[in-house]
Amino acid sequence: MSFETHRCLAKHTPIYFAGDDAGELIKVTKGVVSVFCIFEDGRRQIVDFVTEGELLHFQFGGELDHYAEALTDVELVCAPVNAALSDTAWAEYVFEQMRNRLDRERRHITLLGQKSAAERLAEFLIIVSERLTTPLGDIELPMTRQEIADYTGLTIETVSRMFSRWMRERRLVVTGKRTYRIEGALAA
Amino acid sequence: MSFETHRCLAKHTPIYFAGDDAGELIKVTKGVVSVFCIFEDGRRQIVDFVTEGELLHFQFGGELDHYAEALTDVELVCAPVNAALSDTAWAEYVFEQMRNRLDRERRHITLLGQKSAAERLAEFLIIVSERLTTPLGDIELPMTRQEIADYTGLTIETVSRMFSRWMRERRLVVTGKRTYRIEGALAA
DNA sequence: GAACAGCCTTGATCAGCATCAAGAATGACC
DNA sequence: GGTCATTCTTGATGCTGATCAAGGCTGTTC
Repeated sequence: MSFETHRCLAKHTPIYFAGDDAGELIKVTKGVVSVFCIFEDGRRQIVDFVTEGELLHFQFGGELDHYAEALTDVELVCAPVNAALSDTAWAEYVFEQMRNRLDRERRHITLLGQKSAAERLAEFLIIVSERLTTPLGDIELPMTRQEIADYTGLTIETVSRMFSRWMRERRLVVTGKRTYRIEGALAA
Repeated sequence: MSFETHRCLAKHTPIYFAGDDAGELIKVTKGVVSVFCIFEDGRRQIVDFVTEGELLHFQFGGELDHYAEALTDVELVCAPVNAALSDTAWAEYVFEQMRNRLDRERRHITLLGQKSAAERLAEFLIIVSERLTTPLGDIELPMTRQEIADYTGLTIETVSRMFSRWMRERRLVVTGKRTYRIEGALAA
């Protein structure tokens, strides 16, 4: 599309801040981005890990009210809101992405509202495994323990303890630098 | 619109179940509806309280994956998905409603992920007060303590205790059968 | 390969909320 | 107005996960 622009960013680079102009839609074509909110007191809630083919936000004007940051090296395609929504293919894509995000957010809500630490992390791994797998079928976790904690509403220590336990019990196996495989039921 | 149908339901009536056909969009024109998920073990997570002018769900085909139930007497307008999305006014309305829901769900995620019981309930009251106020400006709470608990991820006892405390401290005042007024800062 | 920074792990203790339990208030129905 | 079911409140106790603290691992830089 003529109105699209491309950007490449190195890992850990901020993509936008709350308060930035929401004039363009941003699609991730490579890598993983974390989308999050920050409170006055420094607490952070990661709302989504956005992967290839997905849009970062759905604000079509005004100011952005949250943050996005590259977790890995990323490639992005940006499109001005008006041009994108006037283009049939883009508009349909945006629509579909909104539906997907609604579903993921709902799932995230149930994860946070009703589940124990073990259940949250098991569900987190399942959610990630549906979107971030190696060709061999292993789960990729490009995020740090802190980021997992900020997604699941737990602390870094609890995340670490749970992973350690599952690895000790051979329910979760490390298969590479940042890849894992689930070998048994995690829920317990 | 010719393709719209109207329904009136008494309070506590189920509107749809998970597994039902997602063939029509449903708009609330009067009353309040709770939208929720249920787990195998009976735990329930209320995802949203849907009020006048809002859509219940955004599934445009297949089977619904959650539940909806009238909290109060309600009036609904239903429209077949295809007819609605072909109609410009409806399509724009659906789009706008999806954006609103995305924002509310994100807010709900931060409420559940990062906050203490007091903070959750304070935030819950603020969210509700933005959409359910009497002409006098009081907050309407048509939902039970259990429903508030299932929305905030707390137990009914914790909700009750927090409300009692705020009422004892005159931060929250009962102004009617199901109406309240916030008199001071709740967060503490 | 030594030094350093960032990330992760593990243990000990603590606090907030859940759970368990009992009774009070509210409202519906005859 | 009395009875019953439902909802709400309040207290006592316990558990899960947070907090505090210390040390280990990994990777980078010179």
